[in-house]
Amino acid sequence: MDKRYDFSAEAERTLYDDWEKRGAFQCAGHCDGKDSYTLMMPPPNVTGRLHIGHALDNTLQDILVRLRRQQGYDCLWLPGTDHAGIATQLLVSRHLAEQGVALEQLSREEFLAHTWRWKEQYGNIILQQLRRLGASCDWQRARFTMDEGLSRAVRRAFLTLYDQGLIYRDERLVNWDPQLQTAISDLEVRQQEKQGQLCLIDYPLQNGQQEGQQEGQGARGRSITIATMRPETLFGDLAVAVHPADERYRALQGKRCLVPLAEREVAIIADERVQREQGTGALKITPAHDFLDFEIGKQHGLPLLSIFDAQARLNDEVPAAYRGLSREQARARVLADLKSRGLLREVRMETHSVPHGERSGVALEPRLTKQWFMNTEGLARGALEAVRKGETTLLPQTWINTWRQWLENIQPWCISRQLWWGHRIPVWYAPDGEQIAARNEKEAMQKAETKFGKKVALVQEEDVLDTWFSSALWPFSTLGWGNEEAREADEAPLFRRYFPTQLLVTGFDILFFWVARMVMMSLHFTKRVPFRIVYLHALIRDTQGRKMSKSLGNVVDPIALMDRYGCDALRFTLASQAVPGRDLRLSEKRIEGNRNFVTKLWNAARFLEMQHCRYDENFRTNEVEGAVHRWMLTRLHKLAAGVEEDLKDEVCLFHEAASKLYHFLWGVFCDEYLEMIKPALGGEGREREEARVASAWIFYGVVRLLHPFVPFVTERIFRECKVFDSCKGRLLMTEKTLQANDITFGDWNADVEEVAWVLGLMNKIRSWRSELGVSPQATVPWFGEVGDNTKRKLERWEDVLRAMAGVEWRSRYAGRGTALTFDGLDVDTKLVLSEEIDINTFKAMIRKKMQDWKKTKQSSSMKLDNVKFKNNAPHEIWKAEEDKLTNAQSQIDWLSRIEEDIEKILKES
RNA sequence: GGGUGCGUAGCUCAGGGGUAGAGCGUUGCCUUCACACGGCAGAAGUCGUUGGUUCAAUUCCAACCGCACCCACCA
Repeated sequence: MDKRYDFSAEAERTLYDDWEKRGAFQCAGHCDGKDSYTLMMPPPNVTGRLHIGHALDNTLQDILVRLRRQQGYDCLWLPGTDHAGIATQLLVSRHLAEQGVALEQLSREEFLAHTWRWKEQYGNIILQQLRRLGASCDWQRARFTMDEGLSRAVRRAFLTLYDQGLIYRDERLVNWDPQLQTAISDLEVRQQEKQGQLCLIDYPLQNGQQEGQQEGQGARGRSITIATMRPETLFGDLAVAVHPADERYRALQGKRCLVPLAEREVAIIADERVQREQGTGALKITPAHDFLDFEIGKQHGLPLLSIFDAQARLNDEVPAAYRGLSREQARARVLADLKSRGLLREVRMETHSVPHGERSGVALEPRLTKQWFMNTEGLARGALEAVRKGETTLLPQTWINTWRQWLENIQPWCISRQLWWGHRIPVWYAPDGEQIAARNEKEAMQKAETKFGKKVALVQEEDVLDTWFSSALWPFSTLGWGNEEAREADEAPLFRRYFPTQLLVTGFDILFFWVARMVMMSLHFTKRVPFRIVYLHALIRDTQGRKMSKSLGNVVDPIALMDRYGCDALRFTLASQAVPGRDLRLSEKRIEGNRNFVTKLWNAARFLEMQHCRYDENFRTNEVEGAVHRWMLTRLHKLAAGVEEDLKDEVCLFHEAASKLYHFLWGVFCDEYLEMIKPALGGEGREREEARVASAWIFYGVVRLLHPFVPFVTERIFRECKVFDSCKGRLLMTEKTLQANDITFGDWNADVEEVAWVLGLMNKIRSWRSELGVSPQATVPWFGEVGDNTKRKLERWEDVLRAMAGVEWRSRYAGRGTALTFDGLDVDTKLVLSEEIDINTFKAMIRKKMQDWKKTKQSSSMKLDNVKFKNNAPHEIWKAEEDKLTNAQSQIDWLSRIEEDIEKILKES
């Protein structure tokens, strides 16, 4: 083995290629006697580059899927990419613009051809990056949401929902992105806090009415004052509304006022949705440009008047002077004109939240357009029920509230987008506007012919579907559902074998966008939940706890981190930080620490190799004789059981498993076990043989348990370390994992306790040596009167104690030096310390310890004297407290004996 | 307005009704033949505040103070 572990990209790549070449990632594809286990990778955008969130997501999935394979499941981890309508179209447009091609010059077909070419060329970068991360997905099954098969599934789903009346076309207000010039769904809206001008504007009353002079704020003299943050929309005003019970405006209800600049006379209507305390209590109603106004207008039979074009510029419905102005320009002009007419009562700055497009970042405009909607109410009920009944479990379970809240208040989903890149809506229009939904043009023609009794010209809908529509089908569309036009979907062999999936791992930020919709669609089309468990991991923040964003420039590049520390270090860090329900801050220091952990593992392997430890599959744990090995096997048993439990689908405590493994390998295996067997390894005979073979067997177990977390270094060790020579040609990743019941026991309690005793004794001695400043090189003689039992134990551990604590047991001692009573545990002995020790420092130290123990003794006896404690506390607790007191007393006694020794020494000198 | 989570060592964070834990940092000692990306030993915490439940609260409950986040609304 190399002295230093090489975690370079090239070295890791060699291992990865070998796994892939040997088909270790592939599922069987059919029933092979094993249980199946399916994970669907949340498909990253084709435009994507691996960011740290992907790294977390896929590391966790990879850990699980590697472990399940080692546990003997036939695993399918299906990767793929999402066509990402808006993102991709934007990117390709920009790409084309750089080459001097304007979007307007291209036909739809030409643009799509460009985009497909772009996708072939650049769309797979993220998949390469996932390989770097060690993701062991089945690349042969990789899918893209616009693959032919998936597109068929999309059409099938659409047509079914259309026939069921759940998808329909409607003219309503939608969130319109004036830059992208498409509708977007409610979920793609981001509220942004902005400073804005709240404008109080007088709308003059008509017909010389004089009422409403009561309150100064509201109606004053010959006008009614409305408040608005959007004065430029007044051209679309078709009413003014007040609350029916509002005393200030009671007399004005049913009267009319004039919308200034627009010079339109409108009614003052009463509606309970008007809030009296907001603004002036009088609300201008612009039905085509505000969601609340739309509702109020509908109820009062007001017409709809759109005053903006697709780019949110004022259109021909407004007076000529304002036409073509942007929202911002119009606002300034309107305010100036109102002011000059004396109708602008007041302008004050206020913060309010303004809806912005998630992608474009520009302020959105509610806009009246014809769009396609999906009624999700009934489907949402199913999704609610599935989670309530536990068919699907959300982890951490706290998400159930959020889940319920959203699904109970679900709104129709706007599924059409005015884009080119995506699944074109499979609906054709006849000349009279009649809709014909069909799988393809040919079928549409036939349907039309049947319907109209003759051939008619058809035009396909221009819009495409929201990207999330196809993502919502991902768990089953990827498995062949809907692919075979003529036959039942359930006959698709992959679907039958691998659906439903076991687990979905994703970030909580797409709980509604994606997870909820997958559950809804899956229940609707397959009558089954798409996954049993949804593990929602947290967000990764920077070291200051801020969200990572391009604008802040605090985005961490996982590839760079892997270059610096190796993939395993990054993976282990992510896993050990993955605490459910809590955001994690990524610190490079921690990655560095885990790089060290990887190195430690490598060095442990080197050590075993040098000591001629060799794995032998004929080794039987229950035949082991050495106490250290028995103790170690007991610990290993506990570790295997613990890790298995932590990584159950319904548990998913990655951080717990990682921490157990970390401390086992470093703190127990290296620091305690290897140190303790060093004397045996350096010796000879049966003991040495057992140490060689037992340690190798144990190490093999540890390496397998670690593999899902740190696949590269473990595979490399398995392949290169001579310890595993007997496994030549095999892959660690396909070895069966170590399970707790692989370790069979004898009655080892006495040995286990004895090793714990030795370790405790050693720690005590080391601690005293260090505090007293005894040179680490000095071997301290140690002698005394002990019982036979203790004597046997001390003799048995003589070598270990010498090596690890630097003490040498003598049954008699007559040499020089200061002899001190040492009975930290149950060993009543004298420890000979060198003369250089400063006796006064020592004395002070003893006094301090004495005080601490006295304090403990006091608090313990107080507790024990409490009758209520005795009556109510469980017996074990009571007993433990009593032991604590006894121990404190014996420590005190011991320290007093040392004090006596010290006094004697001081007297002698 | 509705909801969720978080205040634990200098920093980043685990934990959880009965001796307070880790990593990093820090102090002392050790370049001993796996590893200085190391070893050994140590220092360091009123577990946000105040009440309540309990024999026992850092842990459970309530209120409060701070800090995030999600949904809705915003004239």
